[in-house]
Amino acid sequence: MKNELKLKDFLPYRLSVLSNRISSDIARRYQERFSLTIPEWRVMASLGETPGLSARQVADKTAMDKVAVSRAVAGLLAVKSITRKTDTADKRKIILTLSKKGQAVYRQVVPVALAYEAAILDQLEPGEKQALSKLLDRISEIQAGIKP
Amino acid sequence: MKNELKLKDFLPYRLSVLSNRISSDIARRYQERFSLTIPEWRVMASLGETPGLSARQVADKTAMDKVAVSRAVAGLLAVKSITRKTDTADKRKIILTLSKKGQAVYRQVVPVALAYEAAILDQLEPGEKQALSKLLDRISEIQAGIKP
DNA sequence: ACAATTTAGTTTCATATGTAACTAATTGCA
DNA sequence: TGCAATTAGTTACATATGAAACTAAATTGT
Repeated sequence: MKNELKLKDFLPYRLSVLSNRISSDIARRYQERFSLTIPEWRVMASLGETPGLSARQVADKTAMDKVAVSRAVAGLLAVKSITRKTDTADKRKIILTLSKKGQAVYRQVVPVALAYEAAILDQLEPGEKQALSKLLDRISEIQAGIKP
Repeated sequence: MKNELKLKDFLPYRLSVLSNRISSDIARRYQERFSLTIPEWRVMASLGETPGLSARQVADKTAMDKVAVSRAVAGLLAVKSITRKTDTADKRKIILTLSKKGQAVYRQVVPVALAYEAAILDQLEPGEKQALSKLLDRISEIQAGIKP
C-alpha cells in the first residue's frame, strides 16, 4: 500500500504542468498574432461553432464561469469581433454572434489552433490517439463523480 | 484533411478543463483542511521528498517560477512550516527544510493527496493506468520539443 | 585583481481571475 | 394577480499571478 508521494508521479501535478505548458504555448500564439486571450478565443470558438448562443450557453459549453465570459465578450465587442442583440422573447438574454470581422479572425485562428494540436497528435500512433481521447473522457467522467 | 474545430474535441481545451477541475478539487481540500495553497503544497511536497533544497531547486523541480516559489516560501515561513538557512558556501542560496511542524502537516496532507489521486486511478484498469502514464510522459516530451 | 556577466532571491507593478453583491427580467405558485 | 424565488448578465472588490526591475553574491575572462 502506497503511503508516500513522488511529486513527479502524482497525476494531478503531471496534468497541471502539462496543461499549463500547452496553454501558455497557445496563449502566446493567439496573443502575438491575433491579440486574443484564451477566454476570448474560447468564446470565439463557441460562436464559430454555434452562432447565436447566449452568454450563459457559452459559459456552459466552454466550462468558463459567467464572469469570464462576460469579460471576454466585452473584449471581443471592443474590437468589433462579435455583435450583441437582446432576445426579444427573454430580455435578460443576449444573443451573441461573430461579426464579419470576427468570422474572418476565426478563420485565421482555427488553423493555428489545429496546427498546434497536430504538432502533438502527429507524433502519436493512431491507437495512442484513440487511447488518449478515451482516457480523457473517462477521467473527466470520474472527476465529475468525485464529491467536492 | 481537418480544417474545422470542435472545441470539445480539441486536445488543449480538454486537457485544460480537466486539469483545472482536478486542481480546484484539490485546492479546496488543501485550503479547507490545511490552509495551504497549491504553490505552498508543491513547495512542501518538494521539501518533504528532498529536504534541504534551495528555492531555485524547488522551482526547477516543481515547474513553478521563482516568484511563485518565493511567495510560497514566505507563506510557509509565516506559519513556521519551514526553516531557512543561508548556505555558508554560497551566500546567495537559501537552504529550505520542513520544520517539525511542517513535517507533521506534510504527513497529514500526503494521504489526502493520494486519496484524491486514487479516487481517479482506482477506476482505471492497470493497463489503462500504465497507458495514461506513458501518454503523459510522451506528450510532455513532445510539448517540450515544440518551438515557442 | 577586478570589471563585466551571471545567478539567487525579493519586491514592485500591472494584469488576470474568482467570489460576492448587484440590477433587471422571468418564472412559479399562493 | 402579485410577490417570492430564480436566472442572465455586469460590476466591484479582493486576491493571485507573471514580467520586469532590483539587490546581493558568485563566477568569468582578461
